[in-house]
Amino acid sequence: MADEAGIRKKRSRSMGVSMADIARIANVSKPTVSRVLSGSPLVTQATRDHVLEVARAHGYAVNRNAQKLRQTRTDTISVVLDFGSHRGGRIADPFIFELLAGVAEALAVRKLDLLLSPPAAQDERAYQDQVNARVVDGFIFLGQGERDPMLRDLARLGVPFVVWGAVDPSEPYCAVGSDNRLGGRLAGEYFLRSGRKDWLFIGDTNHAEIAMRHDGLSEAAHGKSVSIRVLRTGDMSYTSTLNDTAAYLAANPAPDAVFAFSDTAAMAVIAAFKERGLRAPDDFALVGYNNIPPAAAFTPAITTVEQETHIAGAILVEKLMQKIEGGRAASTVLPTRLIVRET
Amino acid sequence: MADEAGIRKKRSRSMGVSMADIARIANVSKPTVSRVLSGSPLVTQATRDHVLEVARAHGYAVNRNAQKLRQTRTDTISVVLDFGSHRGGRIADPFIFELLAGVAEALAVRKLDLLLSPPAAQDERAYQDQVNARVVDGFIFLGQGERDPMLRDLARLGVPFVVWGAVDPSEPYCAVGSDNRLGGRLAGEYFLRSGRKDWLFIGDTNHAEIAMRHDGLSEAAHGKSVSIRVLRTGDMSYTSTLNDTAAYLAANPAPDAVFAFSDTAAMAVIAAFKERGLRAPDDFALVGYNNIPPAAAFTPAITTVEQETHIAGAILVEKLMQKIEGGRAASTVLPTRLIVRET
DNA sequence: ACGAGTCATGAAATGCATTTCAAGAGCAAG
DNA sequence: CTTGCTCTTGAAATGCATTTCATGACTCGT
Repeated sequence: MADEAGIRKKRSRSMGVSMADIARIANVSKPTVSRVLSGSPLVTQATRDHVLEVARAHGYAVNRNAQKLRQTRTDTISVVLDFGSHRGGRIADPFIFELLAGVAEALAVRKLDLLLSPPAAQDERAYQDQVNARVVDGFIFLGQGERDPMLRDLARLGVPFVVWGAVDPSEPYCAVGSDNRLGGRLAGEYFLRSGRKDWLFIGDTNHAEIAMRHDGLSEAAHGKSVSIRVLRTGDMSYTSTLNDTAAYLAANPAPDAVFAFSDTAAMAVIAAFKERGLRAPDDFALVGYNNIPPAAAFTPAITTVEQETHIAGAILVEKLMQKIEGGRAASTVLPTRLIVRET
Repeated sequence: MADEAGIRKKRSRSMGVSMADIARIANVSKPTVSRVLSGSPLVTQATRDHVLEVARAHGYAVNRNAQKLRQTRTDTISVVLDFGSHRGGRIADPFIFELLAGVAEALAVRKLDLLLSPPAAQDERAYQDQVNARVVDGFIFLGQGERDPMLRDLARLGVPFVVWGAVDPSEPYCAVGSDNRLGGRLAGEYFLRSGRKDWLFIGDTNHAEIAMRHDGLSEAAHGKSVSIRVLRTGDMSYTSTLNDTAAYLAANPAPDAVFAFSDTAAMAVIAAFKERGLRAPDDFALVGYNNIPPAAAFTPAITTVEQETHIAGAILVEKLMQKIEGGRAASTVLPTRLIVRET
């Protein structure tokens, strides 16, 4: 009773139990409580048990903000992912999701928190501020998108980050990704093998990754009598790709080969061509990207370029930690291969 | 020169610029800097400009940990999502991704940070600790999975949270979701209309949502001479569903109607049946769930139950904020309808 | 039994920003 | 020329945990 009243009075407005409270109740000092809770070996087993008991009984948990304020690390990583914002225009691609899952897993293993953030406008200062403000220790960008120049500036500011995307050795930052140029070349060679001459590249070449795939495709076409057209879609969503492709087919002659920026996009392509009575592989060859599970089950089964994403998360996190600890981290190109199926 | 040396000395080991530093350099007091940076109207325009100038010049950003320590709010929400952990067994379903995107967007609008967390073992205390430790203000669970009893306990502890999943008015917590029972019934009625008698329900009925769909399906079958079998898949991934369904078909007679727990699963079902030479809708009817974009483009186009996810994020966030502010929040059932396509 | 060395523990300083509360400046009304 | 009021600003207290540094207790070798 008196006890309860005392506590209520003590808590007054803040209503929180602090380390000082636990220390007082357990008849020890704050440092001792701190040591117990951080697993320091400098306390007697008896003291440890007693303090833990009291802490548990009062539902006490160390205030992480005070903790982070004192220590300098935040143990939090920001994962920057652009969902897009308009209905249907969202990037709900299983591929990116899997990438995110891999990163989440790798961070969890290291007991790091994952702050999922929309991209902060094209402003490197905004990211630097996040580090200065001790919100996060560093960033993982999933897809460099069109922010390549910004990333260069960000690297110059010394902000720790890594990127999933196009690997360009001339860039001053660490990137991990598949060999996009090779991916493009493999698609092109596949088209050549099946005698296609009129290729359509679907994807936004403002994105570094996509641009490299286009380069690879062109490389394969070099010296052959092949034409390459480009359809730049509005955004990376299934719906936009479907609409844009349908509109394109309504206004232009149909190509006999299509290289799409993702398997999801490839599905949209199949749907758009189907509307006009065109089917793969009879009327056109089609190569997607990423090798998401349903691509194999689709009718027709989609030929695609595989990226080794299952290890990407762990690699990204490892490199980022190197950066955060002040080291250097080299970019890495992951294995890339063509998986030939029906299209 | 002397200036630089001074700064370097001042920074000593911590290497950070603090509000005190800015105050000193700008010749004002800490409170004034604080007021400027928080947009308080109690400062002269001249002072404001000057302080902002100094802060910008020194790349200063308010230490968020100190800030959160002082204020009581964290302005951070934890989104709990189970990715699964084994390769291929990850939940990379576009549907959940879209749900996540919606939540992320809604949180961004309110300037709240999103902490993406794997589920903390079946332990309500772990979540309560997160709130006590001022890590987050509350939780959004994406899918209640099998943790229903835990959620009940968590609600009892007074921890603010909302759930995407099955809505059960008898539960003591706030849930938002589609009308799963109705979804199940609609599928059943669709099967009846097309004269199917031997139904297979695919999904893990330990999950509250899935269980309700099964109930709805049974409801439709009530009084009719129809049999319902259940295939419980290992996890919710495409790959597992494919394998489990294939194994099931190898050991059991094929049903003439299948109700799958997701469109992604439905795709796996189509693939598994195809291996045995069976096709929808000739050999069996098939209803999926979620109406993800590619479901319409699939061959055959998948009949499915639509959930109104595009508003789910905003609703979840709004209800959670009500809870955090100490109010009550009623569960909500979102519109649900059957979209009949080829299967 | 004494100086040396361990070991457990506590007092006080520290990290950084916000929030009363009070005081000084400036101005209008009487 | 006061009195009283509004505005702007600063000093000090506060929120909470970690980290030296110091102290007291106790063990060990001789």
